[in-house]
Amino acid sequence: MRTRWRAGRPLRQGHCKRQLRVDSKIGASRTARSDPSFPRTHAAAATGAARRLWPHALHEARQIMDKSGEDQLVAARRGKAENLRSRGQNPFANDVSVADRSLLRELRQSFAAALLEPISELRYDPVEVETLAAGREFHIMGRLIARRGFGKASFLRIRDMSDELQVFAKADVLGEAFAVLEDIDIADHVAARGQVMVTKTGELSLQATSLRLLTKALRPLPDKFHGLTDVDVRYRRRYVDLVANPEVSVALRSRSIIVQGLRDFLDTEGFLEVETPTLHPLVGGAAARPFKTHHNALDLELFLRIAPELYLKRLLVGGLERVYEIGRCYRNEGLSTRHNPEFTILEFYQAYATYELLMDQSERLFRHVDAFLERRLRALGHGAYYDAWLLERPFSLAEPFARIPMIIAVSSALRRADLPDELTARLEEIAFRVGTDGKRLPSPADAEVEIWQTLSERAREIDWGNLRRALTHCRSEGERLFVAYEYLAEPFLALDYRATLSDKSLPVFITDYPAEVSPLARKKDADPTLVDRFELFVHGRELCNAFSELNDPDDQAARFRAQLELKARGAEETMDYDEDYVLALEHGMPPAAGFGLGVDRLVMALTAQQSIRDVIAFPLLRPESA
RNA sequence: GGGUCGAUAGCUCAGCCGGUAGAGCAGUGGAUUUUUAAUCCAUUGGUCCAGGGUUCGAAUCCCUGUCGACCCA
Repeated sequence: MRTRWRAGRPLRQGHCKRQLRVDSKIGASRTARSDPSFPRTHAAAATGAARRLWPHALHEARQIMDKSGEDQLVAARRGKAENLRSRGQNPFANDVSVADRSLLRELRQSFAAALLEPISELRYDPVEVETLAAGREFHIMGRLIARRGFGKASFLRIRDMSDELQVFAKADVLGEAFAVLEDIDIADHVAARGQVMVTKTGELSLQATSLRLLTKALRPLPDKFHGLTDVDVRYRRRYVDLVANPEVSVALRSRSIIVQGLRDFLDTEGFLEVETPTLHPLVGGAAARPFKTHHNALDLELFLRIAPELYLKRLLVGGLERVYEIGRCYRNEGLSTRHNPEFTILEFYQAYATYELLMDQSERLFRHVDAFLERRLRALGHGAYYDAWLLERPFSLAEPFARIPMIIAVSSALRRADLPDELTARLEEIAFRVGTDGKRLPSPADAEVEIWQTLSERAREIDWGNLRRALTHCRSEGERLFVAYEYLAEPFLALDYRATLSDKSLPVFITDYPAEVSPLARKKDADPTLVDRFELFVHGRELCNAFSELNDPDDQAARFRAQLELKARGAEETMDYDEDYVLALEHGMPPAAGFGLGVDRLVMALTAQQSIRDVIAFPLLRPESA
């Protein structure tokens, strides 16, 4: 048939065929536009004539021309919806009562006693099920996700929020109602009543005594076996992704559970959940570029918050000794598998605590949330997902986390790379020399760095070029230490700190950050060039940032001034001077420690998802061009 | 921002040296009252991402753009 078209049959034949199809059930299926034997000029001429003579013929011509493959599928479903209407049934009904509805998981659980080994195969003992089912009618609702027609019988797979179940529809049981199957498609929402039975192959099924379409889906679902794999379409049409890829909904459900787990932990520890502004008149609380917005009535430039920190600490001043907030923050940065411009942060602040205490607390928090997740997923019947994720996780929470001061992390990383210890003392020399024209100049360190690069496999993997470039911009010892840590130690944390009980990496607290890169943290009593701070890295990824809070208003004012100097020198990710915050500190903030956690990244880690987009329902995407 | 790869039917994918488009699933018609990605027969469905160029001829080669993935920054 196709080859005949391709061979360029005479137009007349094509027209006849087309004419016939207009009256067929689906309507015109071959389009002028897609028909190679139907030149555009003919279509245009036909349309032009129709416009002048018969407006309704124009409409028809448009209909024929507009039927692409997708339109055909939609048209077929619309046709079925019309069939239902003509029989007095609403294809978008809402007169549904859930009073006697059974969630599929509950239904399945009430027959759990009839499960045969191995349980994973979900085969049931028919005699047991018959006993358990005696006289009980069930009412279920959900989306039809698969069907296998079998003449005067049909196997329907129904999914609701909790589980899936097979519905066995037989003509001799349903009687006339069996005919509704003709107008029901995969993807429709349906309700079914009937008794629970077991099919020949041992599958628990609802033998339908009534079957009703609740909502007609006008568009089909993706391939039943391959699902939807196009990453772009998955994120853009998340509603389809969620139906086609069940693990997506488990990941999003896990996100909700993890957030609940965080709240559960903090509530138990006596924290008060608060909400602070997301519209900020100043940029503060973190080093990041903000989104700008504008308030009309006040004619005020505002920033979407990059962190809630400074507001939460004002509450400490006000006497709320333990507060936390879980909320959205916005940072004007690029997109990657680890970054979404809006993300969820947990911050908590605790009076009369130190960052050391927070390390213990962090470990407890992680284990609490993980156990919470496991418990809730198992209760929901998703234990297999948890087990798979646990295996996939490259890290282990089972052992005490490593605690390494930054300077030690750097020197031990040097040792592991067979690099000389003196390297840390010579960071300033290693930095690129730059001439007045901004171009790189040769430096006596070049030859030496070249030798260092060859000292070991590990030394080769270090990004020397960017290390040296970053060092060039450093203005202090502290910044240099931080850069050295970022390039020499941080990329290798997962490699260097390993669990002893398993072949996994160990989470690492890196402690004692340089004061210059920590404008809100308290200086160490023993060494004022460092601060009482840690970041927690789980398999090399930064998940937490915490410190003993700086509550000396004069020191804080000095740190803000330093930020202004940085900004004046061209730095983009700096904080504004927050006068009111200093004023708050002047009223006395109790000694305290504060903690921040990237919730999205925590969800990624616990659910073994590779991309932050997999744990965000609607990640930011570049708009599709028209 | 740079590099590599990708975009073909509603979905998943083939398409070689340039000769004008294919499969499976879904859909439609038919057979089938215990299927498990059911099976069997028939069949519909295409702006080959967009625009430009080379060519007698482009899904295919070249350029530009759009969107995405991965790696680097």
